[in-house]
Order: sequence, then structure tokens, then C-alpha cells
Amino acid sequence: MLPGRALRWRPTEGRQMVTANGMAEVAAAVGEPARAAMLTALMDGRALTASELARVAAITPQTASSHLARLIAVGLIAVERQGRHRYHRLANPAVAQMIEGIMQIAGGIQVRPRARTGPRDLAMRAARTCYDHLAGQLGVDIADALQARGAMVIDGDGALLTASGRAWMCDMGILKPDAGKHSARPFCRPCLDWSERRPHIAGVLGAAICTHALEQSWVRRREANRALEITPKGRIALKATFGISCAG
Amino acid sequence: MLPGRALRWRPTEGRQMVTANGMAEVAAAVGEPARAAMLTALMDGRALTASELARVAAITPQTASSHLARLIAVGLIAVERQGRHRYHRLANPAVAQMIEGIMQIAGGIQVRPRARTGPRDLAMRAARTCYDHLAGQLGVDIADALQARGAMVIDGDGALLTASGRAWMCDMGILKPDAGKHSARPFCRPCLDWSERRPHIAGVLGAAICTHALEQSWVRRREANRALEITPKGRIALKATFGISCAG
DNA sequence: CCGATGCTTCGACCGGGACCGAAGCAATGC
DNA sequence: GCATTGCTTCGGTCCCGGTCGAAGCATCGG
Repeated sequence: MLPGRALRWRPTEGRQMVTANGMAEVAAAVGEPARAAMLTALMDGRALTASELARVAAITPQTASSHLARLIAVGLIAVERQGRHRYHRLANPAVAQMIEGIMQIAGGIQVRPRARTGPRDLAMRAARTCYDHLAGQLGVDIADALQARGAMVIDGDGALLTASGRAWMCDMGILKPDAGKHSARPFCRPCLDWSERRPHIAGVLGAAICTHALEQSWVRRREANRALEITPKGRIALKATFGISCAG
Repeated sequence: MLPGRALRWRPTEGRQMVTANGMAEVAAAVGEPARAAMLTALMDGRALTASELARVAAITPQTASSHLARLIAVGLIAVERQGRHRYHRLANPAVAQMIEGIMQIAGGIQVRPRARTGPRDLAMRAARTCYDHLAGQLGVDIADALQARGAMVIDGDGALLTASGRAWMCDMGILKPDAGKHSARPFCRPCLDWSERRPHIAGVLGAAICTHALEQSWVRRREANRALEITPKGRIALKATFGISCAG
């Protein structure tokens, strides 16, 4: 009876243990108050810096760093570095869905949709150009609208215009039928928005939308900075085209 | 700078921390290899004893006992005692859904549907009576069929016949229109099946189905024990009514 | 009544991991 | 160049919880 457990409590099968261990690894990553707080903070789709995440979890940056490393290792969050900041976001929509599932069991209060714009830099936050495409709340809202009607899919750091989305954009004259077919430039790419912390559309498609908006006088360049002003005509057109309501 | 963290790293809000802690508690319950193995083993909907769960997790019964206590405490599994056995099952469908979500992230292999009946006690396992209702594979299959077509919902230790389900059962002459309206007896109750380890239907509804099956000669009582024999006529009727194929 | 079985509780051990302070590294600003 | 900011790495402490052996209750079978 010396080998005790080794003899008596041998697992029945090895296969299931593997998948169970993988599951345990993922669940354990979520199953710690600080990390859970971080993930919850990211549930609205924004990308936050390590310091901000440390703050919401009420821990020091050192500790947050190790937690984030673990979350990245198991593939729950993805990181994007920009200068001396590191922006963390949920790795993909499946992660958000999983967390929502856990919250439901936890007696969970649902996630608030996303806080609307803050009070500072109103003009820049509302709409601006980012290189050759639209950014700010307008840019993010357009990306949301395209996703909502199934015209585009954003997944992690890639994006795709669906067939119906392409047809729709062509119908509206925003996109030429053969646009981007033979270009080396990414056609449709998500770009992290600085003020909104959520992706807007870059690439050939993003540029086409921006060009169209300027040509049709939906937006007008402003002052010396990159801020854009939405015209009355633009307000009507954006509502009709994308279902976006732009606050005065 | 003495109070260090207390000053600098105060959490921004208390509300979110609460829901995050609840989530962490649930996720931590899953996030341990032994418990994850147990939950995985329960994913096919069967109910297993504490010893069986200890075996699949490759731990001693003492350890399993503490794990099970924790899983019960957070509401992931429910327990039903019968004699000196304690049958554990996932507390409700939402738990299974949550686990499936976690598995998906874990690079998860999906769960096998459910192993079909074992080789022993074939007659008893295939179909028998349990008091006044049907049990064995036939009983479980009928319960499955009712759920599949939205006639009944089983959730944890309660069950409900839907309005359409009641109408359907009445149309087929299984149920009288006013059946159970004024009875103190539970109308539709899940009953844990010994051989299948999954619920079949008890209560007024279960008795009605059993009575109907006997009256219509779908099944016939056998020998001295409670085993039932499915008649050729019954085979046809069960296929037509519930879509159940009974192996010879 | 006694023994066997299924499960839980108690006590003790020990390792992993959560935590922070200090220091190191990279990017920015002056 | 130097100071500041954002973040990571290193080292060390401490505690939670997973583990099993032994013992304690229930239930079932004689």
C-alpha cells in the first residue's frame, strides 16, 4: 500500500485531462480578483494602458505587469505598443463572450455599452483625420456601424470587408468596384483610436471613406489641427447612410 | 510618500470591483485542474458520484470532497443524495454554456454528445418503469425529445411543460386538457435516471406518458422485474411521435 | 450487532503565486 | 546631456489553498 494514490487513483483517461488542464489554465487566469477587474475594465472594447489597468485593479504597476504577462500568455488579451505606452485590449471577441458567460453565472450585472466622449478636446475627440482616414468618435462610430450591419468584421488586429459590405460601399459610390485589388497596401485594417481607445477603419477602405466624406462636404477641415467639423449636410447623410446621430 | 500604495493606487470605483470579484470567484472555482476535470466529466449532462469524480480528477476522495464543496458553494454543481451515494451534476444549462465558452478559448475540443448505453443489464437499461413513469434509455430519450422540440424545459431540479408542449400532448391523447390542474402532485418533474444518470420525466405528465404507452401497447411489462419490452408497434409509434429510434 | 462502503471533517504539510520595494530599461521632454 | 514617465525584471516575504492520512458519520448488508 506504499504507492498509495499512484495505484488506486489513476485517472481513467488521459485525453480528457489535457483539455481540462487547458481549461483550468484559462479559468485560473480569470480567477483572480485583480485580473478579473482588469478584464472587466476591458469589456467595453477599449484598449487601456498598463498603469490604467493597475489602477482599476488597485495594485501597483509591478504587480499589474506580471498579471498582464500571464493574461497575454494564455491569449486573453493582446497588446499594442505606441511610444512609451502599451495599450492592452481583449484578444478577440470570443474572449469577451467567454467573460460574459462567466459573469452570467456570477450573478452578473451586464457590461455598460461604452461611456460616451469625455469633456475635453471636444473638437478633436468628435472627429479628426488620422493620416488619410477618419478618426475620433466619428471614425469609431462608422466602424461600429459597418460591423453592426454585417458589412465588416473586426477580429483582433485584422479586419475584413464582407462581400455584401463591398457591394454596399460600391453602390454608394464610396468605393470603386476594383479598388485595392492590385495594391500592396492593406485594404481594410483596424487602427486603434487614441481618444476613443477603440478601432476605427484605416487602409484603402478608410481612405476612401474619408475622401468621400470630404468630397461630399460631409465634413470640413478645421483650423490648423486635424480636427474636422461635421456639416449640416453631413449630419443628415451620416444618419441616412450609417445610422449615426452626431450630437450638435 | 509613506502611505505609498494606499494613496497612489486607490481604486477608481468600488462598483466594478464587486462584479469583478464575483467573476473571479466563479472563474477560480473552474481554474484548478482537478475541478476542471470534474466539470468536464459532467459536461455530457450525466450525474456522477463523488468517488467517480475523484477518479476522473485523479485525486483522493478527501480532496475531491473539498473541491465539490467549493463547486457547490459557488453554484456550479448541484447534488442529489440517494442512499449512501451523492450524485453531482452541473447546476443548470447556463453553467454548461459557460464552460463551453471557456473551452473554446482553451483551444477546446468539443464535448462528446454522451456515450450510449453500456453492455450490462440490457433489458433494464433499455426501458423500465420507475414507480408510475418510464425510465431507462427510453425514458431519457423521451425527455430529450420533448426538450428538443421545445415542449418542455428542464432546468436544474425543476421542469416545465410549455404551452405548445401541453397542446401537443393533448392532441395526441396522452394528456387530458385539464390534467393536473387541481392536483397537489407535481405536474412535470425531472427524476434522475439510475442507469443513464440523466433526467427522465416524472410527475403527472410522466405517469400519463407511461399509461398511454401501456394502453397503446407501445411497451409491455416483462418478467418479474420492472423491465419493459418495446413492441414492434411501439417502435413505429415512438419514431413517429418522438423521433426516437429504438435499437432492436 | 458488526463490518463494508461512500463520503466528509480535521490536522498538518508544502508549494505556487500574489504582492511590493528596489533597480533596470526604454521613450519622451527639457 | 539629465530628469521624468511608463513599464518590466529581480529578489524576497507571506499566505492561500491543494494535498493526503487518519478519523468520524451516515447507509447498507449481513
